[in-house]
Formats: sequence, C-alpha cells, structure tokens
Amino acid sequence: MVTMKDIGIAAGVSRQTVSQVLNGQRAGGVHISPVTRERVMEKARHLGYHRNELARAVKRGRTDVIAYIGGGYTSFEMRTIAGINAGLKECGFTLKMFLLNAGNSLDDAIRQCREQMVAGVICMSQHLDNLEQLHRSLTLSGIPVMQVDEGVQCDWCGLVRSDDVAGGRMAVEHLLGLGHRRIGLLAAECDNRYAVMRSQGYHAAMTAAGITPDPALKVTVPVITGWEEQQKRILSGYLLEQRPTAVFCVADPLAVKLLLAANMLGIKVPDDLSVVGYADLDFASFSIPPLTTVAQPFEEEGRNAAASLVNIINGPGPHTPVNLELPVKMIIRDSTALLKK
Amino acid sequence: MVTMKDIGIAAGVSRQTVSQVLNGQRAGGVHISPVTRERVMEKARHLGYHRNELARAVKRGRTDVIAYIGGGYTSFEMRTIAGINAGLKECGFTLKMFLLNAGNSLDDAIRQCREQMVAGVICMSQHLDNLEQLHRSLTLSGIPVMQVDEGVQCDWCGLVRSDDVAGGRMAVEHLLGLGHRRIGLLAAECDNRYAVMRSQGYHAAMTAAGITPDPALKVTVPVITGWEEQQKRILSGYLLEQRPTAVFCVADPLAVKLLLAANMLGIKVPDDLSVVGYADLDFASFSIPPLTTVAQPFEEEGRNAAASLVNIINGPGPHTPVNLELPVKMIIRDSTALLKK
DNA sequence: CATGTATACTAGCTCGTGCTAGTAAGAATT
DNA sequence: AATTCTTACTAGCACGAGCTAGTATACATG
Repeated sequence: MVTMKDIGIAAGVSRQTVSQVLNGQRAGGVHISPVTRERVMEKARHLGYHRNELARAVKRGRTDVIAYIGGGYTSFEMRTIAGINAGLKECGFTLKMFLLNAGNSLDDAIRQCREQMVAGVICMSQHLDNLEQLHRSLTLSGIPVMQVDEGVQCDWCGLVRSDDVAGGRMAVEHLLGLGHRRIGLLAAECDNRYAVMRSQGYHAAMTAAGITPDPALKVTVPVITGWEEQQKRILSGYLLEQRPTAVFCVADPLAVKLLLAANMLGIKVPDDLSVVGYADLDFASFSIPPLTTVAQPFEEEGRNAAASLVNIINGPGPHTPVNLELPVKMIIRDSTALLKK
Repeated sequence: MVTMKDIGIAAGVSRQTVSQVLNGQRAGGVHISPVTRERVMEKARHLGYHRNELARAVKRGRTDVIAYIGGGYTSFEMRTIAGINAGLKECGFTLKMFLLNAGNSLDDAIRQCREQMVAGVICMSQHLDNLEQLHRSLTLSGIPVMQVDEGVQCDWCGLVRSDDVAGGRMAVEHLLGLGHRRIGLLAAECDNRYAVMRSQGYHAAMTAAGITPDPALKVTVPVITGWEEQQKRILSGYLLEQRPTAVFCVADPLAVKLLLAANMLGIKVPDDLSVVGYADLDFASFSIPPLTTVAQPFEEEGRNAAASLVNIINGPGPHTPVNLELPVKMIIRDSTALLKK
C-alpha cells in the first residue's frame, strides 16, 4: 500500500506537503509552489497512490457510506437498490448492504452501522416495530434513516414511495374508459398498506365515475406462493358468481392467478374479462395474455431516497422528514379491452 | 461517539487497559484483574460503546469487508447477493455494493475497492475483458477476486456456479422418462455460455438414450425482452413444421414464450407438448400451466463464493483458484406430461 | 533481608490521514 | 538597515484503535 509518506520520500518533501497538494483547494491558506505540486502529483501517479478512505474517515469523524437494510428477497428490491446505488454515486457516496434474510438480526445490522460509522441508512421494511427500534437506535447515534418503497408514513422518519392511491385510480380509470362498469377488486387476505391504498384508488375512481362499488365485487385470496386448490376454488367461484367484466388486482401475482382461474373456466381474457395488475414485475409481460399493469418507478424511488438522505446528511441541522410520493405509469398490454356490447 | 478513552475515564483506568479488557483473550500475556475487567465492561455497556471498525482496520491494515461488483439488474442477482450476504455473515464479514448499472464504471469500482481497503471482491460479470482488467488491477493490490454464477472458468480466477451441463441433462432425462423421443431445444440467438452448456447436457442425454438429436429440432429466437411478431413467427413455424412432442428451453423466459406460441396455435401444454424451462425464476410458477424447470441454487452459489473468498483471504499464501459447480434440481410442475400414445 | 516472580496496570509507539501553528527564507516596505 | 509581508514548507497534535515494552506492587523463595 502506497501512503502519503512514500510519496513524500519519493518527491523529497514532507508527508504534510503531500497532503496539502493532494487535498488541493480544500485546505485554504497553505501555498505550495507549482513545481513542488507537479512533482508530488507526478510521484503520486507513478506510485499508484490512492488515498485511504478509512483513515480519512477516522480523522474526519464521518464516512461517505450509506447502509441499506432490507429483506433481500424480491426482484423489485434489486431494482430499488440499483436506483439507490445510482443516486449515491452522483453524490460521491457508496453503499453497504445488510440483508436480514439469513439469521441476520436487525440488532446486528444496527451495531454494524455504528461500528462502520455509516453516514445514513436506507431501509425497506414492512415491520413497524423494528423500524421504530431502528430509527430510535440510529438517530440516537446521529445516523439519519430513510425508508424507501415499503415503509410506513410517519412524522419521525422520511419515506420515498410511489403513489399507490393514484395507481389504483389510474388502473380503474383505464377500465372505466374501456366501458367497464362492473369492475372487481382482487386483493390478498393479509391486507398490507399497499393493498389498502390501491383499493382506496379503486373506490375513488369508481365514486368519481358515479358508481357505488358493489362490496360483493371485492374478493380476497389467502397468501400462498404457489397455485393451490383453495385459491382456485375462491377465484373460480368469484368469477362465476359475480361475473365482473373487469378486475383490478392490487398485485401482479394476484392478476396472474386470476388469469389462471379464467383460463381454467374458459373465460377469455381480454374478450370476456379485462384484468389489470400492479407492479410491472418481470413476469407481467410473459403472462397469457401479457398483463396490463401499473408500473412503479423502483429505480426512481431508490434514487430519490438516496438523494434525500444525502441532503439530510449534508444539511446543517435538524430536518423535517421528507415524504415523497412518485408518480406511477400505466403499462397497457393485452389483458384489457373494450367492454363487449 | 463513545471511545475507549471515555470508558477509561469513567472506570478510572487508562485507555490501554480498556483496550486489553475489550480485546479479551486475543492479546496474550497481559493480565487484568477480574474486578477491573468487570468495572470496565460495565462502563462500556452503560455508555453504549461499540468499537470503531474503521480505526481498527487502519491499525490492522485490513478490513472484513467484501465488495460485490455486478450489474444490478436481474432478480436472481438479488438471490445470489442474499446468499453472499449470508455466507459473509457466518465469517464475520460485511458486504459493500458496486453496481455498474448507471454510469458506474468498472474503474470507479476498482478505485473504490482500494480506497476502502476491501478484503476481497465477488463479481458477477459476463464481460471477460473487464474481468481480466478487474482481476489484474486488484490482485496487484493483493485483493483476491471471485466470480459467482455468471463468469468464465479460467485458471487465474475462482468461480462458483451451478452445473449447467448436468441441468440440461436432467431436464432431457426427465422428458425421456416421460416417453418423449422427439425433443426440441430452444435457445436464444446470442448464445451465451449457459445456453452452450445446457445444450451440451441436452446432447449428452439424447446420445446416452441412443437418440441422435435432429438438428432441425433446435431453434433459436432473437433476444427481445417483449413478445414480438418475429418471435411469434419463428416459434409458430417451428412448432407446426417440426412437431416436437417436448421442448427443452435453456431459459425460463424462452419457455414462457413457447407457451405463448403454443397457446396461440391451440397446442395444449402438457397434453400435446411438454415444456421444460431453466432457472426457476419468479414467473415460472405463474405461467399457464406452471412451468417444469431446472432450479439453480442461487443462494448456495452466493454462500459458497463468499466462503471460498474468505478462505482465500484468511489462508496463508498463494492459493489455487476454486472452481465449484453446484448441483441443480428439477422442479416438476404442470408443463410436462407422459407422451400420448 | 535480598532476590525472584507473578499480577496489574500504563507509557509510548504505530497505522494513514487532516489540520493548525509555527518556522525559515526571500521580497517588499518603511 | 530594520521592519513587515508573502511564499513555501514542516512540526506536531489529533482521530480511535492495537500492541509491545516497561513499571509498580504484592507475594513467595533463598
């Protein structure tokens, strides 16, 4: 490892002079002659010097490292992380990962954030209890926390997410625009925050169109990864009894299951039934037929969360928590069509 | 921030004594009385001390941080990273991310690895040129590099991946076991290493069964994300002209496209056509019908890459590059069935 | 009583960097 | 010629930690 001392020896000056040269404009008041400056720079290049960010951090009392704490399971998480990475890059920050997937406790993550002197934390977590713990422990150490995508709005922690209510409304407005009136709503039994907000969008759009949503048109299925008998029974029963002409599904996997059920029953999508999903996950474009869905700006969310967090870090003092809701976008594919007369 | 000095003051001993107490058994020869030890420990707990890993790293001349360099695009990458994270956790290492997705150059990543004194690098990259550059630059700085999943086997850089040849063989053996003989092979036009190895598995299984694979049964489609006319034409033509009873697709997205094509043509899967995919991506279980596929152990790959890298780091001297091929697993769902007589 | 030997602790150097105060030499001013 | 001022650089402390050598006390042994 090449240090400033090595450069100093090579250039015939002291380590301190090397420091002054390499830190350039930052250190005001100390003048270095152009000749010396050039000689030092030349030696630094020649020896392949790169500064030791760790030693620098010890001295500065802070790092330019942000920690990401999340589950590490989902594919959209990767896209969000990519956005965070891009956002941090622009500010000269780097990213550390703490995934809570394999026996990694939140306590460990918090401890390591402190040990590594991270400048801030971005987390994606559905667990409110843990979030409060995280936030309390870290703000106590002066480490700001920011939630991204999956999070809970509160007045003590910033949050960047996409506008789920608007997304639900857009989806239903799309169906209304195609002439549908008997529009169903499909959610998972364990209603998370998303489902609730997207459902709100559904209700808002229906009401705005002068339609009072029929409660019977709402259906929920248990949360199961596969495609099980129970789900088949519920969805078939729903389609046969309620006969919706279109269904807004609050998540893509649900929409795909509805497609499977319709396929089983010989109900043609989009001819006899229009289906809208939510999230634009990988498989949405591969379903039969390719799914019309609401695309969330995962990368943008990550990028914005990163930028906001860096703002807080670089900002002067106490800050008001950021609360950003990014717009979503309809992706119209082949699972929705004009209502047949 | 609480330092050892603070604890020393609080406990009425010197900073050095605190260091001895907290470093426990590691520092041999220096005896601390149980009374003092307990008092120091108590104060450390009370003040909420956690050691500064950065300062420790400066002194030790190394960190316990591994860098991940990858694309940051795909969902299976997230699973691999989760595995890496789990593997590192077991060894007391932590993970830094450098995603090359948004204007982040490999040079930047390399520079930052040096600046941050990372102990090793795990990368996932298809780009051989860059890999050589990465490997050269980093091993020069004494930082070992390990490839995971997407990588090139070579004698100068370790690689952990799954056994693609065996995977291809297993998929085809599964179809042979169902009575199929006229088994097609679907790949993407831009043949990557995977496609090649999985195809090798196909040929090996066919040959072992005494069948000479008909070259006309192999079909390739252009690499397009969506579901375009060109692909529809190629796949329909293939199915109608060659009439395979089963097709092994070297990747899940290809398999899903074949399902779409079959659906268009009214060919029933699995009654008239069995389809096997590869990778067990999210959408494989959501296709119509749910896809039989070869599951890659992404998490295990990550975990093993992490463990191997830590071995190299902790090992005494020069090492022979690890080359691990992990077994894959057939996931049998509903897209394959016995050949109709 | 002198010497040896555990025990219990601290002084002081080190890692690589950042910053302030200080010094030496030459130029400009009085 | 004595003084200030500017330029160009270095000494020295600091950050938080690790480690070795050294010291002071208590106790056992000759």
